[in-house]
Amino acid sequence: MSETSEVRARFCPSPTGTPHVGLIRTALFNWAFARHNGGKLVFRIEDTDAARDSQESYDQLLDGLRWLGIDWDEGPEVGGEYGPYRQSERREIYADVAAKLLAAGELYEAFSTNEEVEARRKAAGQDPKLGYDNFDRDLTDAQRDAFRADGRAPVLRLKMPAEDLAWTDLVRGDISFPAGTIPDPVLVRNNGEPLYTLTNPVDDALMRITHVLRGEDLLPSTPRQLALYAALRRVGVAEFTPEFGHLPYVMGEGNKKLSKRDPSSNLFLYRDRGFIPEGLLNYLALLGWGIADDRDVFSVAELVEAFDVTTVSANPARFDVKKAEAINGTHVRALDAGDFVTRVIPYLSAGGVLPEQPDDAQLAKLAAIAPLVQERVTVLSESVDMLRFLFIDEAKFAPEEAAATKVLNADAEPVLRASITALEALESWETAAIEQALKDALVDGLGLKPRKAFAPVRVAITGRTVSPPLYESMELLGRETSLARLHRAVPGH
RNA sequence: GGCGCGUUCGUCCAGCAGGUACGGACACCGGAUUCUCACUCCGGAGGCACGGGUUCGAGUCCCGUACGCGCUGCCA
Repeated sequence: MSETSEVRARFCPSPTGTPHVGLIRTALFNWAFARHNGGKLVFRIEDTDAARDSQESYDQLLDGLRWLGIDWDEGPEVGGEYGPYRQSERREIYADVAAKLLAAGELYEAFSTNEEVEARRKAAGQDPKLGYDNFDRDLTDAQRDAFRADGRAPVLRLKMPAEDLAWTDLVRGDISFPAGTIPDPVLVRNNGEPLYTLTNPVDDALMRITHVLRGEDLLPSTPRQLALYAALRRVGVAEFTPEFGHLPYVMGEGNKKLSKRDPSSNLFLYRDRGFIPEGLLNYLALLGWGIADDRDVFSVAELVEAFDVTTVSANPARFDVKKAEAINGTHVRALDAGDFVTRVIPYLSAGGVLPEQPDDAQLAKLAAIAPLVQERVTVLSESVDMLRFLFIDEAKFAPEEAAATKVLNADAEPVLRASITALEALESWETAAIEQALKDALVDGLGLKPRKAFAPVRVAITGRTVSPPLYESMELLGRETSLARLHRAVPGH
């Protein structure tokens, strides 16, 4: 590419299955690369495999990207001058390009079946795993006619050059494949359908893509793409060959590439658990890249500012949920209080704690306690169990069984009775007054250690052994409800 | 089998042009704070896959081995 042309990166998934985190990491790096360089991100859908592609998957792709704020300059729903951006709508283009390449002698018709290739390999004493033997390159017209007369339809293969294919990978440096190690690839099926081997480079060329950043599984396909690009340039379809960068895998537990089937790879699992885009994006960026040697929490804006694909690591990264949660928690705590409330409401609704449209009283309570919850969760959905006690119908309230068994035993009775006595005498139902009254009654009065003293009260009030701070919780719950719960918790009642 | 990529604490990222004790983060362990949990703070344990070579000196360069992964499709 020339020095003056703008950067054009692309993200081109196949709509097969639910978007997974490795795919999103690739999208993120392409996006950050484009944004950092003031270029464009092209979003293209590679739906040439009708058997596996689905509209549902397509919708999920857009949904996931939009949720995360990864936007595109050209692609589905936004258009662009090089559209259409769904390969299923570009059939004529591929047919046209294939015809050009065939006419120019870059492609040739091949009739060999796999069985025939294998037989020839064996007959020559070669390993059949070597693949196609380029046999049909030299077919005569008469031979081709004979195959056709026999009812055979040819695939179209690309003539690979007899030279080493090398490039400087943006992530891995110089890479070279020896001449003759890559058989002529099929670009068009014998039913006329174009394959990925054709459509991907053709679209990249037509869409003027300057930088191809993709998963390392595609690295071995780069030589044949380089060869196709050279052919495309010779027939005037491509003006330049893009640069390539192969991103490391995102691995799951063990040593396996995170696959679409692995439930822990599902992007929406993280959304449902209450990862926020800031946190998930930050963590994903850490998979193969770092912003500085002593820092790993950063904003999307900082990512864009600093991103450099040549500093991406070449080795596979394992997805560590614990670290992802830690990073997410940091971003959750950094939210301003109102923003946190807005974001947590859908989770509380889904968890049955609040209606989808909370009323003013509920909103006020939530706003009051939200800061105390915000600093205690790593993912938003944790708020559900933490806040249930505050919004639940009183008739349905009951301490969790395990907590009750453990804490609301005979020893708890004097504690609860003393608490009730002290609290009933309170004039002002406020955090400070509640704290003072309980401390006087339990710590000074009964001589209990604080952590011992407050456990029964906590379980009686919140139903759990772990909760937001107790006095604040009681103030928000209200005097009447709080006292009622304490009464009910007294053993024998 | 062939080709390719990779290999620094359990995990992720630093350590980019070789030079005193390999740094940070998450996780883990211990402690401080504390009404629980969390946050915060302090401390700890833990690593250059192996073998050669180059060099006064190698995690850093070269070669080999091992291991892992990928590709080797009329999937993408």
